[in-house]
Amino acid sequence: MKRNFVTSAQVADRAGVSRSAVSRTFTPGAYVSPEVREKVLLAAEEMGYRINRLAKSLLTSESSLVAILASKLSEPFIAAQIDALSAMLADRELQTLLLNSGARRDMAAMMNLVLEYRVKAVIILSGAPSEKLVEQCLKSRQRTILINRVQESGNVDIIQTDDRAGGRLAACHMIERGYRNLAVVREASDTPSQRRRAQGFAEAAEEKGLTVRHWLGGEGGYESGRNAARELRMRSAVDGVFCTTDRIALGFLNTCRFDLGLDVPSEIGIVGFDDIEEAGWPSHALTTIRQPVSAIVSAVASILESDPSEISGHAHVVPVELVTRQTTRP
Amino acid sequence: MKRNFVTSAQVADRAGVSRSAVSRTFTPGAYVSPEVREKVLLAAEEMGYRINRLAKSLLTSESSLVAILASKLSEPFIAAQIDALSAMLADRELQTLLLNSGARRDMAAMMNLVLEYRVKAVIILSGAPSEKLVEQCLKSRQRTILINRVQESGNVDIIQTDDRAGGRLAACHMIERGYRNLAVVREASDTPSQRRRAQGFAEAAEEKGLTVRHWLGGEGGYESGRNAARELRMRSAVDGVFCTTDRIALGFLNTCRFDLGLDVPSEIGIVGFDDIEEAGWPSHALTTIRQPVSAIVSAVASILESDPSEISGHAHVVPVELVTRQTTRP
DNA sequence: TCCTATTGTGCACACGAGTGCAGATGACGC
DNA sequence: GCGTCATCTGCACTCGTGTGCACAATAGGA
Repeated sequence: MKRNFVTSAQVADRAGVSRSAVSRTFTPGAYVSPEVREKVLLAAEEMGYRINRLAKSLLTSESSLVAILASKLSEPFIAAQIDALSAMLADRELQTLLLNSGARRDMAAMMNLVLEYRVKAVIILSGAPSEKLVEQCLKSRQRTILINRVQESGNVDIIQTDDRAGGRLAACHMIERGYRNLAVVREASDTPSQRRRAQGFAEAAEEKGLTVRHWLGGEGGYESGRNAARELRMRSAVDGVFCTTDRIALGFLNTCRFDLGLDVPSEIGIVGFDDIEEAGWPSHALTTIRQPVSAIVSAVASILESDPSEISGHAHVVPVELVTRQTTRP
Repeated sequence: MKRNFVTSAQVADRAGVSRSAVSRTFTPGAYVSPEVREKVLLAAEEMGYRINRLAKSLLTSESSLVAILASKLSEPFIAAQIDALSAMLADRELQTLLLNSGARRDMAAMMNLVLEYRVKAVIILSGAPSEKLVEQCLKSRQRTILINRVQESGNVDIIQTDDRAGGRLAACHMIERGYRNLAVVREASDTPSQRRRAQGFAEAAEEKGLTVRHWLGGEGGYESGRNAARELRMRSAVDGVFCTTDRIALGFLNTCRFDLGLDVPSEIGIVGFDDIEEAGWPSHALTTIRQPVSAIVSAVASILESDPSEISGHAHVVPVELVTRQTTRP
């Protein structure tokens, strides 16, 4: 497996100069005479020379790698975040080390890897890691950015959408549109942010004197929504449902419409959370709480640009917004 | 930005042994006496020592990084591939370097990066790179795996779904179900694999004496589908449409149903390609050509495991399959 | 007791690059 | 012609790790 890459020494030989000259040619700011530079560039071109970034960052102890840790990469909202984040990183000349923590893979091992690669920072997307791992990061003075995850033990940068406000918005909207038998549905893989959304919803509803039924279960967003729809409708006369994720909501919506033959929004109203692309399609036209990816990404960017020594530890809050479509009564 | 990580020398000091002993403790296969191993592990634990993978792979010149190069990361079929690929890599103790080549980013610069990181292999997902770049890879003896991209200049590993067969399948199916005024729709960012699908479709239709209208344009899959639906229907009496991508097909479908008020499948039939999750939802129930991600991934796996010296250069063909749902007449 | 076999450890070098410092080279002025 | 300065280049050290080789230590046998 040992491929022979071209080294700066080989280029130096060919160009008839010293290795230092080669190094300086490729180091912005360092000085070389135009003639030497010319010779070096020519030789490098001919031999297909490329700097070895491993060696470079070993020496300068500066890595341009940023790790993104996530599970369920193919869920639209996660995929959208990864897309936007990696684009933002690329614009800043940083590279993305993607760690898929899905399924049975060992999270501890993944984190070890992050540390072994001496990455500049780790971005942990919602739903992924255990508390112990985050502590491990901190212990190794690894810069850590959490998205939509609470973490009590300080010194981590946290970006959080305003989940409670989102839940409250959903509740107010449904009540205003005349729904009275409310329920909230979330996945079995119960993340803190889903819990906060549910709390916000229940809170606001109870302030108006309504009680809220809770449903929890299923495997994966869409399937959870399907199961919830079947079971909730069987047992009760729920007429307004808040799903803590658009994918749950879409599962719920489709099952209501196509399996149970219910009319949405007249017989039952549905509100989701995230505003993924599919929610806006006319085949769904889901009323939902928008969580802007761009705001999350720019928060990450500003953290990366801030001074790493002053670890803020205070949370950036991303605002949410109600998007009214056609799964709630006009 | 210079963080001080713990080095093996520091651990050795603390444990009162030589640096070699530390190295051997963490190298499987190397021998150390149990007592020394114990001491080293203890010291390492206390100090939070982690191997520096950069230094290690510099020395052994073996990288455990595999780069994935793709654009439009958030499109479901791309996201699904990235998810599955990164999971497969993780199972093999390899890491994923994700390069987002979307938008205006400079592909040449991206490829340079790949080469600078001395990755074990590059996986290029459909639609991404120009021919020159691939040649550049080859010149640097970089192992390159192309997915759904043709490349004449040999020595690359190619994985290709059987696009033509897929197109033919779609055509036969539509003709069998009684559609006669056929059209094929593809995106403006016209990838080779989309072109092959269209060719297969047109071929099969013409063999049965039918002519096929071609439509090409739009920006992004879903939007292309929407535009196509509006324009095609305006100008002609097309009644059977093959979209070279599920996302195009879904845009087409939704526009037919909700904007033009057409009944699918009785007035117009639609067939897609890929079989993304959303295609199977009852809100769409799209008839489509399935392209199994699992087959693609295991082909990549087998290439990675094969001997790198015998660069096969011969293409792996991934079979396709018709999935009949409700956007074509029964 | 002495020799040999065995076992474990440490020294030193290598990987590929950046950079401080000294020294070479050339130009220029007196 | 000689001294001074500016300009460039090369030597040698450094980063953190793996590993061949030589050597120390210990045990075992004659």
